[in-house]
Amino acid sequence: MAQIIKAIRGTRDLLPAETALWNRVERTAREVFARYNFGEIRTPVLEATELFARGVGEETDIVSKEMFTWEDRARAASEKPQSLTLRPENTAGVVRAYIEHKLHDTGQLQKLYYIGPQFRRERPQKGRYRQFFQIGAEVIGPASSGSESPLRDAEVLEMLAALLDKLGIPRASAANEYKGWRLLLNSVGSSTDRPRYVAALREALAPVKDRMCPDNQRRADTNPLRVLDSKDEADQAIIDALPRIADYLDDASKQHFADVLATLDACGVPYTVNPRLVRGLDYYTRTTFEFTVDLGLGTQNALLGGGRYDGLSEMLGGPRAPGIGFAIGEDRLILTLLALAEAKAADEGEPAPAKIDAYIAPLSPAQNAAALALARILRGAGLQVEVGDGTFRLKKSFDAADRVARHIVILGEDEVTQQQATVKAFASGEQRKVEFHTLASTLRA
RNA sequence: GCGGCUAUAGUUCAGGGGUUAGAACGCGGGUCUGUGGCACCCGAUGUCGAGGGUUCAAAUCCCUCUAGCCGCCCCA
Repeated sequence: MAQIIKAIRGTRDLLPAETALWNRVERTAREVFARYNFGEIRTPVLEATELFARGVGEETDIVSKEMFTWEDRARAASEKPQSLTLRPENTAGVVRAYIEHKLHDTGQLQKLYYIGPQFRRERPQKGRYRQFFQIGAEVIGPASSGSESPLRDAEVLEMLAALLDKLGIPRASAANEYKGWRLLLNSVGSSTDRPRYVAALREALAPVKDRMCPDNQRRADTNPLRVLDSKDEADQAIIDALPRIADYLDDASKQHFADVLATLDACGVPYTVNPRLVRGLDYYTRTTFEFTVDLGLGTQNALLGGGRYDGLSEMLGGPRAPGIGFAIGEDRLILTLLALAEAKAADEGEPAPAKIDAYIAPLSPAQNAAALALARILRGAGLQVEVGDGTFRLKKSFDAADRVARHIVILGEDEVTQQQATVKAFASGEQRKVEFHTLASTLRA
């Protein structure tokens, strides 16, 4: 026998039992985003490698070692091959599209959302896949459209809180032993604040880094900001004594952050300011945030992340266009919802699976044609209908029907000639004959 | 990319050198010819993740690979 072919490492198939939940999550996200006046954007899965090198940052882990990149052959001898990359995130692509389609010329604020697969070549783990799905949104536009306003930051965060609430994920609180979602917020400063802070951090780390763990020694050189969210217990005392970003923000950034917090307070969105929160992508400025959840994710507890990127458009050759956005790890969101459902099932028992309206059981192959014709009419009326096969014994049809449907519609020789179906409702056990032309309304009940 | 654990039926798992690999649930059939769910009786489950090695003999021991999970790294 030939060797079977399997899904490649870090990718997976989602079967109908799972896609039902994925569709519910996506439908809910679309509904919530629409209320906030976001429109959907779909950008290519494939982009020029250059986009991510410039947008996300050459030195980041994502770009330096986690991208699926290859040389696409040149079409002509005179042409150079082009380096292509499977997108590792979607913000760079959205901003590229914003520039390419001159959306800035509308002068309007653009509110865009996307849902789609992203690709990173990491070692797979629970909640971490090589093809994973993100639900994200971006608010971007010329400064004159209000894109820089702290109101936008707060609106995006409030929208996320609304989405998680609507999906039924509880807020972390004393009442539920802090199981639930939690918003962590920080400001990493403007494009001038940050370099000043990083310089100060390097200076403070220089005399103490030898006493830190090897990982932190490496970070101290390559990416000092990452030292801040180190989990190494022994290094915490040193980290606590390091300079804080808040002390390096200029007045405008300080005021901006204070306004974001005040607006969140006014909207009743709970948050925790975490001065150590840093993000792994270079384009972030000012407000950065992360929603964590301690349900079903294990060590990958970041459910979503995002922040402001006031300089990204210019880095990609576009006009000045401040923006803010986020990306939800859809796979992680699903894991969280599954963990919640499991906890609920343990408390209240398994919920009954959703059933379709009817299962049509022809008694012999002679009724097969009539069965499918009847199904066509019922389906046309909007009912969910499955059709059995006349080779089944009635007993088997009952078994098959009870699994998927609320009613069994029995179709024998008599039923076809009389144009009446025998209908039995599984819940009540009640059985009667129903004229074909009133069948749809009977089954709907 | 680093370290650890794991891989047996559709599923959850037993079996840890000795004929033909097991249980439960699930699945197919029958008792029961147009009335299921219960009960009883049959039955099929399978390259024991893949490849190689040790051995008279390997699901079992060893090596390599692959995949999953846990921790790190990183991030969503």
